[in-house]
Order: sequence, then C-alpha cells, then structure tokens
Amino acid sequence: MKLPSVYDPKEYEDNIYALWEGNNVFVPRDSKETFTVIMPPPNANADLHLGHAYMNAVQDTLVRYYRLKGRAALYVPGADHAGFETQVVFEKHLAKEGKSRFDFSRDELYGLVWDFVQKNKGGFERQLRRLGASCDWSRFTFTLDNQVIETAYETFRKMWDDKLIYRGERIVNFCTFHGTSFADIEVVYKEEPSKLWHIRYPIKDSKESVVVATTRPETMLGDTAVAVNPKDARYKDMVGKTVVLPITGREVPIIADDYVDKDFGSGAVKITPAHDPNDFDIGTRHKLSMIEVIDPDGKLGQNAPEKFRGLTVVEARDAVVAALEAESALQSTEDYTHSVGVCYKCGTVIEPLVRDQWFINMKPLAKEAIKKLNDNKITFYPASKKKEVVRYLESVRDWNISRQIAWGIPIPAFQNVEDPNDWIFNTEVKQTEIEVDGKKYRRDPDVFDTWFSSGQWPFVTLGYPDSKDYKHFYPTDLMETGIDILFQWVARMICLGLYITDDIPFKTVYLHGMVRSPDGRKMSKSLGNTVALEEVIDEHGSDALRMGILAGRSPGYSAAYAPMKVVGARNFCNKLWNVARFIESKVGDNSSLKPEAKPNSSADHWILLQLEQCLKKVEKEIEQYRLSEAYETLYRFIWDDFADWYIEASKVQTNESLLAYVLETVLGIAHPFAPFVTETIWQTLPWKKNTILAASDWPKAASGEKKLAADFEEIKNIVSEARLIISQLQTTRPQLYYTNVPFIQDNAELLIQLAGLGGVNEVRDGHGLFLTQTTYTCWLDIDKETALHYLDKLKAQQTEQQTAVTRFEQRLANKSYVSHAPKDVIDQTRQQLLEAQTLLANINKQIETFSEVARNEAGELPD
RNA sequence: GGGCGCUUAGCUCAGUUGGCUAGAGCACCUCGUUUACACCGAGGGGGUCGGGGGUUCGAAUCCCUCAGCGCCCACCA
Repeated sequence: MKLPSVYDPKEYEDNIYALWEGNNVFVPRDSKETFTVIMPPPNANADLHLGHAYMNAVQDTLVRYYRLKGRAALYVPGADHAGFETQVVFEKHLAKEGKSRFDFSRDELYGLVWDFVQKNKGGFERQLRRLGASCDWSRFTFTLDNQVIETAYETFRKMWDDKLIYRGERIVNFCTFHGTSFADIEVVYKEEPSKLWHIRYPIKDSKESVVVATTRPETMLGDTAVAVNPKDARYKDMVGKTVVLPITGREVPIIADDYVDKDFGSGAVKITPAHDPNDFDIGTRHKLSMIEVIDPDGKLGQNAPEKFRGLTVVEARDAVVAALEAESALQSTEDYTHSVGVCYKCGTVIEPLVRDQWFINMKPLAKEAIKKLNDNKITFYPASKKKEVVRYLESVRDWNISRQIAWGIPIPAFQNVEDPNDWIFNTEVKQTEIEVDGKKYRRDPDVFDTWFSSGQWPFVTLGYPDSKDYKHFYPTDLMETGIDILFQWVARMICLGLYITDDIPFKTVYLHGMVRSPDGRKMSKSLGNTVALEEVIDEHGSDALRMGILAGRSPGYSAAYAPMKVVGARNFCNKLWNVARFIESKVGDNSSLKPEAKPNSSADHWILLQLEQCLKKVEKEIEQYRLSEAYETLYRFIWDDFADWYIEASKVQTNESLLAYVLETVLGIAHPFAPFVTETIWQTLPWKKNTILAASDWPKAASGEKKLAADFEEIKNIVSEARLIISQLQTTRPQLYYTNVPFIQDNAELLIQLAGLGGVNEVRDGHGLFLTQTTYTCWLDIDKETALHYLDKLKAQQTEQQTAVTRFEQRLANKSYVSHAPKDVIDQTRQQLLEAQTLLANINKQIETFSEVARNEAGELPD
C-alpha cells in the first residue's frame, strides 16, 4: 500500500506485463465488433529500435483503446525472416570466418542461415513485451511458418493458372556483390560525377562516321546497333547503313527509333540490349541480338575480346577508353553528373543484366487496387499518400519476384532438364529433382522476393481461407507501418489482398514517419548516432518512451527523436503516480469505499465537468487518429486540472469517493497511453482488488453542473490574480477584502490556502489593490507604496485589454462579419467583448486610484 | 524532369472543414523545504507562424509567387 514517492518503472513493468499475459488479457474478447491490427513483423534476428517504439506506440495505444471500448481487439505479432537482409548479415559473419557464400550450395547455405538465425535471434520478443505491446502471442506468426509458405505457394499457383506469372529473360537490376537481382523499386539512385565519352563509330565502306555519347564505354563491346530518331534530318540517309565498331570490328546496323532524343548529345545512341533497360526494349523491338559482355560477378566475360576478360567493369572502362584512344576513335570527353543505381545494402553499382526470372504481371492487379482506392475504400493517414499509391500503381512495372539468394521461400517451380521451356508448378521443394510423367525436372534454385510472401501478410496471419479468425477479423482495421515501405509493402498488400481474398486487406492505413537521430540525420549504425531502445526504457520507463515519442508527431512526417519529450512524459508518469499516492493516502485501506461521482463543492462540479470534457475529447481524437493531440489533452487534464487545482482544493475540502472516482476514471483514459503505470496504480486500489485495468471497460462520463463549476472558475480567477500580485510585489500573506459575497465567505479557507492569503474579510468598503480579473468586488490589502510597483503591470494589462476591446468592437461593427459569420461565432465575440469591457473597466478604475496616490506622493515626498 | 512535403518560441515539434489574446515539452528568469510529487509548486519572459502579394468580415490555416530545406518517382544514352 505504501508507495514510494518516485515512480520507478523498472520495479513494476515486467511484472505488470506478466500479469496481463498470464491472464490472457490480449486474447480478443468475445464481441462482434472487432479491431484488428496486424503488426508489421520485425526482423527476427535484429533488435528493435526507436522506429519500432513509435510503431508500437501508435498501434498499441489504438488497440488498447478499442479493447477497453469493448471491441474484440486483436493485435497479431510476428517476425520476419527478412530474406536478403539476413543473408547479408550472415555473409558478413561468414567473411569473418574467412568463408563466403560460394563455399556452399544454396541448400547448405539455407541450413546454415537457419541455424544462425536460431542462435542469433534478436531480442525483439522481449523488447516488444517491454514496449507493452498488447499483442496476442498465441497467434504469433513467423514468415517461414508452413502456413505462410503454403499460402504463398497457393497464390503463386493461382497466378500461374491465371497467367499472371511468367518466366522470361528480362533486364533485371543485379547486385554483382551480393549476386542477386532486385525489383525496380528496391534500387537506390545516387548522383555521381562521371564523364560523357563521345565515341566515333565509322560507317562501313565510307569515310563518314557517327558519334555516340556514353557514360559506359565498356558496354560498347556488347553494342548491337546504333539508333537515331527517325525524324532526325542529319541521320536520314544513314539509317540502314552499317557501322564498324572500334576494337571489336563487329558490324552493326543503324536503326531508327522514336526513343532517341534528337537534342541530346549527337542524336545517335549506341545500343547495348544486354546491359541497359532502354536498349533492351529497343533491342526487342528491332529484334537485335544480345551480347552479354558483363557476367553476374561484375567482370567481363567470354563474349568480350580476350584482353578485357576478367576485368571489372571499372577496369574495363579505363581499358576500353585507352583502346579507343589508341584507335583514335575517341572524339571527346566531358565531365558529366548522372545518377546511378546502387544496391541499397552495399552501395555496389547495380548492373542491368539479362536474366531468366519469374515476373508478376502487375497491371491487372493494380487495376483492381486503383479502383478500390479511388472509391475511398481505404482511408490513409496522411491522406495525401493515397494519391501517391494510385500514381505508383498506374505506372507500375512487372514485378521480378526471383531472388538468387538462399534465405527465403524456395520457388515451387521445376524445369524439364530436356526442355528449358517446360516449367511445372510443384511444391516438393525439398527435392532438387523430381520425376513427373517419366520426365526429369530440376528445381529453380531461386527463392521468392520476401515482399511476395509478406505482401500476403494480413490474410496469411489470420489463417486464410478457412479459419475462424479469418472470417471474424478480416479485413483488418488498421495497417500501421513506415512511410518508407509504402510501395514495397502497402501497395502490394492491397493488390495481393484483393486478388486472393476479393476484399481489401485493411480499412485504414496509418503511415508513420521515420524517427531520426537527435542530430536530425537518419539514425544509422555507421553514423554512430543511434539511440538504443532498451537503454531509454531502462532510464525512463516504457510509458515515458511511448508518450514521449508520440508527443508532437504527425503521420507521415519524419522528426528527430527528442529525448526531452521522453523526460517530459516520464515526469508525467510520476505526476500521475503521486496523484494516486495522495488519493490513496486520503482513502486509506478502506476497501468498503465506493468511488462515486457525487459532487458536493463547486470544485467537485468543476472537476467532473473537466473530466467529462477530457474523456470526450480524448475519445474523439483517438478515433480520428490524432494521438499526439489526445495525449496532450490527457496531459493537460491530469496535470493542470486534476493535480494543480483539484488536488490542491481537496486539501481543504476532501470528497474521498469523488477523488477515487476521478482517479479510476482517469486511469482508464490514460491506460492506452501509459499502460504500465496506470495498471501498476490500479493494482494498488483497494476497491479494484482482483481486477485488471487492461481488461476493464472504458470509463463512462459523469458530469458536473455548469453553474456550480463556474463558481470554481471564479475562485481560480481570484487565486490567480492574488498569486500574481503577491509574486510581483514580493509580499506575503495579504488579507483579502470583499463586499457582501456569501460565495467568497463559503470558500474563504480554499482561497486562503490556494492563494496564500493571510485571511479573508468582509468589509463595507475595501482598500488596497482592487482585483481586476474577477467580477466580484475584492481587494488585496497591500499598502499603497508597495502597490505602486504594480502600476506598470496594470498598464500593460490595460493596453492588452484595450486592444482586445477594440478588436471585438471593430469586429462587431463590421456589417459583413455580422451577416457572414456563423451565429455562435458572433455570440462568442459579443461575450468576449463584454468580458473584456468589464476587465478593462476594473483596470481603469484601479489605475485611476493609483494616479491619485502617485500625485499625492509626488506632492508629499520631498525626494 | 515530374510529384509531394517542410519552413511556427533558444531547441524538438503540435496546431481537422479559415473563427478565443497561436500552443506543448525541454531550456531560461524570479520566488518557494505549503508532507502527493524538486521527475515539484507559484509567477514570469520569449514567436509580426520563411519573404512578398492575393482571396475573405476574418488567414499559421486557402490561392499565387520568391527563397531555403527535405523526401519520393522517373532516368536522355
């Protein structure tokens, strides 16, 4: 019962989480109304970071709110095998042992990574618990669970049958360091200074030549044409002629294609279909041959002239330029900045290579998704992101889902060893070879792009197609994830969800921005500016982190991590803690006490009214996904209204059952934001024995009477002004005089305590400083000489109030305003004017008095 | 090249369809050992909401424009 004066989260948080988990609080209750959130699965072998803290803050706050609201709230946790990411980590680990992925077959590698992941499992589960994630662990899903793989295979098969999947030789983005291809949207572009080389290609049997410009001279070894714009007069006669390539002496045609921009460079373009996506398209259109001179290892291969073989692309570039110079084929060189695609993991320049891979024809999927989006079936926060998704989908390209890595879901496709065009779907992926109808088939060694399976996450995790969960909880209510994977994940989930389930996967998308480092830059290990999640929790507590990171953030916007906001939130937890301590000291161990909303005093009415307003405002703000504002509303109520005014008032007039009522109500409202400290306090309430706050019901609003509550507002006014005067004049405990106001006499003790007065006395005519901020007639007993120092303050108040009066008067004198503005706004202005006029009159009266005093004193005093 | 966003107090940031004297946390100044809390209390200072123009009775909020910053998409060799 005796609580320490400072809330120490470490003492309670683990036990509180265990209490929830042990009592199955996170298993959805039985209700038709659901609230489903599928957690974006964190990487299984990494630790969580502050971005996850933010993610959880948003998700868990909402889930806890709707759980209290009585909905069947389901929060599904999971973990991601993070295919490529994890393999990269594993390869670094291999490198430390002096090994590389080339020492193993893909199947061996898969086994090694599996063991590695088991051993190096990240702390994400512990960390999610520490964050207070109220997820249902019994529904935990790993992205390599059988259910996930089977569903992915089923989807693949369906797409295969629907002819949405095809296998083909296409230009893919290839990282020569990691040895795998990527989807287009995974490539990162970087501006880089380079050169533009102008090369002269002689025309066969002629003295003429064409000049082509390139940033990649080494690819000329694989050129199979030169292209010009068909409308380009300069080259009109050259189309159809043959060019003799320098170095190789190969003869290639000059072709015409609209793709070529007349105004860029010389207007003639070298065409290397095997190593440039645009050239590939031209090559396809013109049925050009493809000569692959760069191998997947990033070195020049068999198709390159012998002296270049084995050189890296960069080495080959220099060598080719030198060779061109030697042949006098290099016309000029200029500095040139262009953007190059790089691997987002290692920064290696992405080579466009021709590979035989699996692709998804995205157009039909995108079409359905766009339709739903345009019909506003999915609400986005921030709203503007919906348009971005639509625009992305409108120009979406086919999706390469093959990855040449070990760590992933094997592609369930086998190729006839006799007939390369004969592919069959088969899920016997444990076999590398199978026999069907007497024919031998070999498994595609590739695995799926991780996003292919995770794109199905919302229905996979719910046990599509037959489970109860799927029927009850799908479509989900909220997809809350990072803005950085809007296209990679959100857009694809919509496409795949619609395709498989014929329904949207989620009704709302909330995109959070990145949590940047306090220095404003991106948080990264290499910059050394990361902030460790668990250290923050250790230092300030989980609730503090949650609220501190929620505070002042809006969706979609990346903002720096502000440690002082966590400190602010930590202080807030302590404030709540001490409010509880105070109340429990008043209530004692009295377990027969019944918390009741039975107001006696005006303060009681006032706090009930404030509480009701707080409750309604928080509800509204949460339901509109304005969590930062909801937090602030709660903070203001607890700190300003409840602690600073009502608790202070309670020291004079105590209403125990009302104190208990306000406390338990506010714990309910605060619980989604500060689950640990609210539950910790709840567990100490004698009248709540054997109940759990996290599993309770959202509080209902009682209300106070406005008229009586207004009396307390008047007390606040008197107290505030008295405090100001006392503080400004550095006086102590002056007397308060008033004329015939029973209300003040009734609350004399309250006024004395709150304002620090010497006493409260009824008089016929007061003296001293006349109070200007209340409609009652009161004075503070301050001697005139001391009071003179207050004149400046009063004059400032006068100016301020005069400005206000003028503003309101002008506004009301404006005919347009009176006829255009809504009635309640006008009424409000009238009210404001009245108040301002009253206060101004008070101030003027006071200043008048002062002026007399000042004159007298000037006359009386010699100096 | 296209699109989107940002610029509000010393710092980090809120501010829904335009409508109280523009807010918070932290920092700052003064006072305070009043037993819930110094992770505190009381009081205070600090912003012409990036510049300019416009619409409106009224603009941080809507429109135009300029400047600076950031992100995304495209990739003309």
